Amino acid sequence: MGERIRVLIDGREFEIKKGTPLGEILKLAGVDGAIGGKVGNRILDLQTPLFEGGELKPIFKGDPESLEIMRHSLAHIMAQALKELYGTERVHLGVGPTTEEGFYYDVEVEGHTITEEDLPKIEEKMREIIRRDYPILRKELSREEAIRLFEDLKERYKIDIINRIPPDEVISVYQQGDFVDLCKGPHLPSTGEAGAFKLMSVSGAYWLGRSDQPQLTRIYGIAFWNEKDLEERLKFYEEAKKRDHRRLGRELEFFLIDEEVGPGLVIWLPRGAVYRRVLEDYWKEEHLRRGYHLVYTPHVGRSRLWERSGHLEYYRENMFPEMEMEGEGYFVKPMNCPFHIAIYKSKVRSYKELPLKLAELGTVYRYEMSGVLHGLLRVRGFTQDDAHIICTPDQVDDVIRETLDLALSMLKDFGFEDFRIYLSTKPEYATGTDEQWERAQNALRKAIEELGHDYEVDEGGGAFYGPKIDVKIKDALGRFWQCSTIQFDFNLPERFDMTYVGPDNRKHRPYMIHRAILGSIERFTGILLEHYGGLLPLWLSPTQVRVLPIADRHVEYAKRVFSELERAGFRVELDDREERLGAKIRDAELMKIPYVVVLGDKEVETGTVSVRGKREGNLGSMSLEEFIDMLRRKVESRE
RNA sequence: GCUGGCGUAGCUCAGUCGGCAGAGCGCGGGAUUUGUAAUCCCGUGGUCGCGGGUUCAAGUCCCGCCGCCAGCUCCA
Repeated sequence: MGERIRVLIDGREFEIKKGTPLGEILKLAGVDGAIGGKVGNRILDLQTPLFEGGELKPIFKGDPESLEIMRHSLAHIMAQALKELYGTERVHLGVGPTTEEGFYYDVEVEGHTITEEDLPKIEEKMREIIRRDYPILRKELSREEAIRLFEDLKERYKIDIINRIPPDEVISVYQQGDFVDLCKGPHLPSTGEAGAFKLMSVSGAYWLGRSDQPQLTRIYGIAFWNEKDLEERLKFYEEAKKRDHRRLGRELEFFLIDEEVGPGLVIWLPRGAVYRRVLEDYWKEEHLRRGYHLVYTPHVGRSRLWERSGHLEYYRENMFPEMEMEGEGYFVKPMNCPFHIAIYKSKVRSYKELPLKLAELGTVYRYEMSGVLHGLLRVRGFTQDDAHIICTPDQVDDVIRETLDLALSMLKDFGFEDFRIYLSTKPEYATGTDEQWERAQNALRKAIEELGHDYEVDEGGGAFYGPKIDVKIKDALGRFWQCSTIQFDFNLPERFDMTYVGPDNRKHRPYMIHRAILGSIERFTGILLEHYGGLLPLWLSPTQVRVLPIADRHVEYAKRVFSELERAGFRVELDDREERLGAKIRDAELMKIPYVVVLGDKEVETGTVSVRGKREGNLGSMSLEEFIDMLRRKVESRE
């Protein structure tokens, strides 16, 4: 009784009674209009009593943290709406947290499956509840009271939650009108304060995220303080939809996934194949420049190989099933490592030839559950831009620095500038010695730091066989995608008894690093297509220039321009159909061809070309040489 | 794999209450000789995802399967 705590607000210190609600504290401090406060990392609402001193940052409408409070209340408002629409007894609530842009609630409605058609009705009811402007009241209950309350309400999932709350934790409920929900907050002072929202989708979600538990219906919403922000978000979704690589892949004739061929299996169409060849040629050149050896390995390997590698023990559920031939089992490869190891082991290796860098665009097949397949981004057969680096312990630092540098420089060449780097360290169960882990983790950390990048550490997040660096890239819509991974492996060198002869003329165990830069050709292509909205940089574009004669009499000149461009090394097409110019231009635009040259009487007469860029619009007439120079510059700079 | 939704021409989609399968684009033929995002006319195109069932009659209703979509789960 009478215990006091010190609270710092806007640099001023207040001494107040322990357990005073945050709202009263702010009133005492003369802070007006706040809807909550932040203490440490916790966001609290006005009704929550404060038991610990420290800095208290008031949160006002419009602060980033304020959204969290509001979205949380909207989840309750949605739950209340569901109860009013479908009957309190029939609606059982799971959890209703906030998300990065809104909120969701997992619910079960007896005797009714909620579909997207129900959403407008639910939204309407939510607006009504907002208009009613119920005060949102916080109450603390004893465990027994809480269980009794939610038993009366037939909220079996809530009771499940209560039973999971640690004994020393306070159990609180929030009430608005006659709706009560178990919740630790924070919430708005009243429902009328809620902002603009929209219910987006309905899907299934397991209770507690466990597939042995019942599946509830998850209703997603997004919410912002005002209509403008909400509209912006909705526009983002439209933009993302327009950039969907599955749609672009079909429209631009890049790839095809055919039901009859098989789900998750990608067929590259001629235009996509041209792009892919350019990409792969670039990739190979970059690797050759850095001393990699390019290798090719088979698509299948004997069962005993996968036995030895440990894949059958640890990875089998992700592999296509075994096939048998002449009494011998084979598996389609889910990874390239064992083959690269076979190459390493094909002769006695001296320390003098290390680091040995073996690279391959290796196509692997993995069983992915049918529900997770998604265009090029999640497939069952894909080509990894894979490499294995085998080196001595004291080469580790250099090797990692060089590898990370290669990864970042290649990603930059594709137009990605913004990276997030993650370092994952030793997990609880791990193979390899402490010394190995130490050395490897240091090498990874040093490489990131020397290249001047920030990174996050995922403590204990490494695989059991070694620590790793993951690189995520940020696309044009601000989304992050994981591409590169640089991963130590202390397991396979042991399993395959890989050795090298050191200067001491004795055998030593090398370090092995597994790395991919783009991740996989398929996935990276999906990301690229979405990043550029299908309008790839000139150097990657399947067709770089399309030549458009206006009338028949210009075709001859057009053919000359066409072959000169081709001779200059560009990928060119000639559109000599009997079509109007407008139609030809439109078709080229739709195929997102970077440049068209229009050739009519004027151009034939003056020996010029009239250039129109997909990005730039009509650039007017220029000589063919000028045009070629321009193209060359852009290709070289990978613009 | 799980839950829900969807599946009609190469593509995008319409098809009411169970009653003769449609449009636009594309594709083929013809006319037109064209100046920076769609020229006109004619024609072609279907196992309505697949398999059962109900019915006088099924694109439409029911069941199973396949695929796709959203999410969950999974993701050495």
